[in-house]
Amino acid sequence: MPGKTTSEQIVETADRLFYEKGYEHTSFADIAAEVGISRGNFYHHFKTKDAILNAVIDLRLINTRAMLEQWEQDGQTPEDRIRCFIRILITNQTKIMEYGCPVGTLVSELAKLNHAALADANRLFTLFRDWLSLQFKALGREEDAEELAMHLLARSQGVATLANAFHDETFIRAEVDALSMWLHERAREAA
Amino acid sequence: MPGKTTSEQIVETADRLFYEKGYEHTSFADIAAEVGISRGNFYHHFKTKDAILNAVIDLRLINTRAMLEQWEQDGQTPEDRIRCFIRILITNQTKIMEYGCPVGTLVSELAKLNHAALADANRLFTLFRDWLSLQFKALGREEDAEELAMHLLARSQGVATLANAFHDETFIRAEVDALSMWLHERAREAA
DNA sequence: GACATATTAGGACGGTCGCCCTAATTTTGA
DNA sequence: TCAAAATTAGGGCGACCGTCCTAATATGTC
Repeated sequence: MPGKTTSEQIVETADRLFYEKGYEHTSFADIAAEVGISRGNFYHHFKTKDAILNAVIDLRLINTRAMLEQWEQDGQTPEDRIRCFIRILITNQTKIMEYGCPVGTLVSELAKLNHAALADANRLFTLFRDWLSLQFKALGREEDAEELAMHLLARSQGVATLANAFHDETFIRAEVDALSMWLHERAREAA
Repeated sequence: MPGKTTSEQIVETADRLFYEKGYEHTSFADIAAEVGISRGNFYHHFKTKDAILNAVIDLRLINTRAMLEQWEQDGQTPEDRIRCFIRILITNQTKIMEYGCPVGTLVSELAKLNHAALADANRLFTLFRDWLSLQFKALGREEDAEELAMHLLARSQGVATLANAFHDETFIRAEVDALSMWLHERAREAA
């Protein structure tokens, strides 16, 4: 990774490995090996594994906020913007089928580990929820915006989980289409 | 646990701990301590950790089959029976909010670990899917029974994941109600 | 050029892991 | 009744874990 500091490389590699192998199953040695540094050097940048996890969560929050802002520019209508969210399931299809949803699987794992960073990881979920809620409000669903946001979030999570379990591309397409129709219907009701 | 063999106690304790703490995060020592036996004794019953996992998966398959059969007796119509499935989200509310769905979280973890038992664990999903598919067929939805089954499975997974993340009881109720209405609509269309 | 700081490598620490062995005890059954 | 089998306890093995230390090198900074 050219033009990146060692710390950045560590966090980005940890981000990927935590997603692909899980937090607990990823060791200092794994990350150090992939970055190409010694474990001693590693310790200089991050004192504990928890510190890396926090950095990874912060990075994901930053990247997610950037993505949401991008969608606000891409999508002209709130409906378009929400559709951007739905389409992640297609965009990230391959990775989702292999590793599930990065947010959902991390939160699940941290919940089982009783890990202190669980609350931080959950901010990824609330970030999506609040953004979706905002879009639904802009769509004219002031009353039930948050419920709609939670519903959409849940549907996406479910699709990701089953896509991971069944490796079924057709299923993803069908559910994405159903979600698009559901969204359009909610928009139509509001108008 | 009176009237249970040591092997049974081990498998049942492992079943619970794998659910609550995750497979990897549960050690031989954890299980042995909860059962109240030594690690040496443990080894006599199960040579490897994989063997325990296989036994746990087998137990879950057996328990699930028993539950499905029970539902076939409880529910008089296919719609009633599918509603039994939906209602697990209410029945197991507390545990789901704390640990997520036992099937979904196990499959997710094994997928990340690249564990050989992943295919076996997935049989839990296919068991539910096939049973639901059968019920939808009995409901008169021969054409799209499997899609409906997958859809319902996904919705349940999503609800479980978000219930675990947000600890929101109201959300579960709302989604269960929505699922019930969705089911009723599918039944109505068939009739 | 000299000195402080930042970065790096490599190894060692205590602890826990899954796994395995042996020996004692209990249970079984011919 | 008594030997075989099943069950149990307890300890130990090598490997890996997160963590930490020291020493060497690189990078400024005056």
